[in-house]
Amino acid sequence: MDAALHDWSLTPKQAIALQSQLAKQLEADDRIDPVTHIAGVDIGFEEDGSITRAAVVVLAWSPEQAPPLTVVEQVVHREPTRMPYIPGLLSFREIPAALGAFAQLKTRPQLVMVDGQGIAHPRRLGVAAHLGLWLDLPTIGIAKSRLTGRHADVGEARGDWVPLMAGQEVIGAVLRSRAQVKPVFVSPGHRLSLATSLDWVMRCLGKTKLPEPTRLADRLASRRDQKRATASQTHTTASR
DNA sequence: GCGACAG
DNA sequence: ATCTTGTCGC
Repeated sequence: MDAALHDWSLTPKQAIALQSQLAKQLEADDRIDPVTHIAGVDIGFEEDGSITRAAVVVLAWSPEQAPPLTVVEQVVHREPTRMPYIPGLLSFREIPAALGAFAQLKTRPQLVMVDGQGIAHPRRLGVAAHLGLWLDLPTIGIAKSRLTGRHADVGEARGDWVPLMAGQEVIGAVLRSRAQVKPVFVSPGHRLSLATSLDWVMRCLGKTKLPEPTRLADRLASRRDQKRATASQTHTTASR
């Protein structure tokens, strides 16, 4: 077995305790600067998972310009994978690489959208929330599936949503971001309310199910699209 | 004790 | 997450 995959800096027990502590530091109210740039973050893997690849895309935002938004910067950062995937502890696996990518950014966004949960997490510290604390920036989690919480059925029209509940607590929303397509799970991370989080996700929605920031980060982080980009660059170069 | 379980 | 061809639809 690969020793590197077991080189944990924290035991699961320690990580869980830390999550409960960090969750107390989250701000649930809106505290966001005027938005000119929005970042999208996603993580992918190479070499059977031994390499973690973090992708960050920064888009220009203005109230006038509806999607598609303009890409102003993008970074891909690679480093050895430190932890296996354990449901509930995703942030410890993904955040180190994400921070590596952010360190290379020239632009500091006012808002960050992350592929994964915000507070819709057993201890209210999904990867989007955790990253928000590290960056001290407003973050939103947009997940493609559910980690925790219960919810009613969502309407079929774009924009329909129902609350995601943990007992009596609202921890996010199940949003029909595109008609007839499986809904996404939106939850605030740090420094944002659910209502504001939903507003921003709706505003960044293009023609697809995912908002532009995470859709583009997703593309950059995925192995297949890396090949696609490389191939088209080769074509461009060859045709000149 | 038995399932469920982001990426 | 990732391994993967074709195929249905705008």
